Amino acid sequence: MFAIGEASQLSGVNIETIRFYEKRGVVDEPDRAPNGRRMYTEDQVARLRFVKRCRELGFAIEDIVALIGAASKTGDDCASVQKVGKRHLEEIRAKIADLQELEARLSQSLNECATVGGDACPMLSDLLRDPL
Amino acid sequence: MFAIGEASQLSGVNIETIRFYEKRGVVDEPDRAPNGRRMYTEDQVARLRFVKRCRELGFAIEDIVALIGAASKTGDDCASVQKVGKRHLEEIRAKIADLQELEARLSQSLNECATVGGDACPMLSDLLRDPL
DNA sequence: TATGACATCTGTAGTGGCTACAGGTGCAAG
DNA sequence: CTTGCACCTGTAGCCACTACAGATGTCATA
Repeated sequence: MFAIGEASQLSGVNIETIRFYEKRGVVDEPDRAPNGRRMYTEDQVARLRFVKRCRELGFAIEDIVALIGAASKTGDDCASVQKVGKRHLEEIRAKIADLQELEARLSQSLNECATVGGDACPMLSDLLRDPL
Repeated sequence: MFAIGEASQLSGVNIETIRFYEKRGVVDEPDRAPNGRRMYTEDQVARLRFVKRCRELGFAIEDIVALIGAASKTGDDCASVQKVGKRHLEEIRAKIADLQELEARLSQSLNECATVGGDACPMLSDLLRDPL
C-alpha cells in the first residue's frame, strides 16, 4: 500500500491531480489509513498510470472514463475502444490541419514584415485592412 | 454609430464576447446612448474585427493587447509586432509537432487494434502495459 | 519533551476564452 | 395592454488542472 505521495511518484500524476481525479470519478476512492490518509494498492497506482498515458495522448477525461469502462468488461470491449480512439484521432488530425493553416498565414505575414521596411508594419496591415 | 447587435454582426464577434473584451480591456468602453446602451463608432467596430482576426490566428488576448499597443504608436512599432508574432509562430509549430507525435502513436495503436483480433484489445494493452 | 520540518487533509479560487443563463429595463407594433 | 425583441448587469459553468489557506498528523532530532 502506498501513500498519496508515493502513488504520485510511481504514477507520475501530481498529488493534487490524483485528488482531482478521485473527485471526478476517474479513479476509485482508495481505502483510508486509520489516520484518514489515502492508501493506494498497486492496481490503483497502475490505473493512475493508465490515466496519465491516456492524457498524454490527449484523451479527454470523459473518454478515459469510457476507456476504463471498456477495459473492465470481460475480454475488453475492443470495439468501443476503437470508436473512442478513432474519434480522437480525427480530432487530432483536424487540429493539425487547423494549426498548419495558421502557421502558413502567420509565417507569410511575418516574412513580409521582415522583407519590407517602412512606416506601416505589414503584419499589422494584414491584420487590420481597415483603420484601427 | 452602431448598437452592440450591429457591431456584433459587422465584426463577427459575439455580443457576449464584445462585453467580455470590454471587461478585459481589450477594447475601449464605448459611449452610451441616453438609455444606457453601448454605441460603437466605425473605428471601434474595426478594432473588434482586428481582435477577431488575431484570435483566428490563435493569438492570446494578452498578445492582442500588446499588438494594439504597438499599432497605436506613431508609425507602428513593427519590431514589437514581429517579436510577438515570432513567438506565437514558434508556439504554433511546437503544437503541430506535439500533435503529429500523438497522431503517430495513436494511429499505430489503432492499426494494431484493427489488424489483430482477440481477447485483449491491443490498444488497451498499449496503454496499460500493467494490469488494471 | 519540545521543536521543527514534512506529508497529508479539506475546501476554495484562479487560469483562458469564452458561453449561458437569470432577472431586469426600454421601446415599438398589434 | 401585451407580446416580443434588443439590450442591461452580474454570476456561474466549461476543461483539466494548479495554487493556495489553514488544519492535523507524523517523524527525527536537540
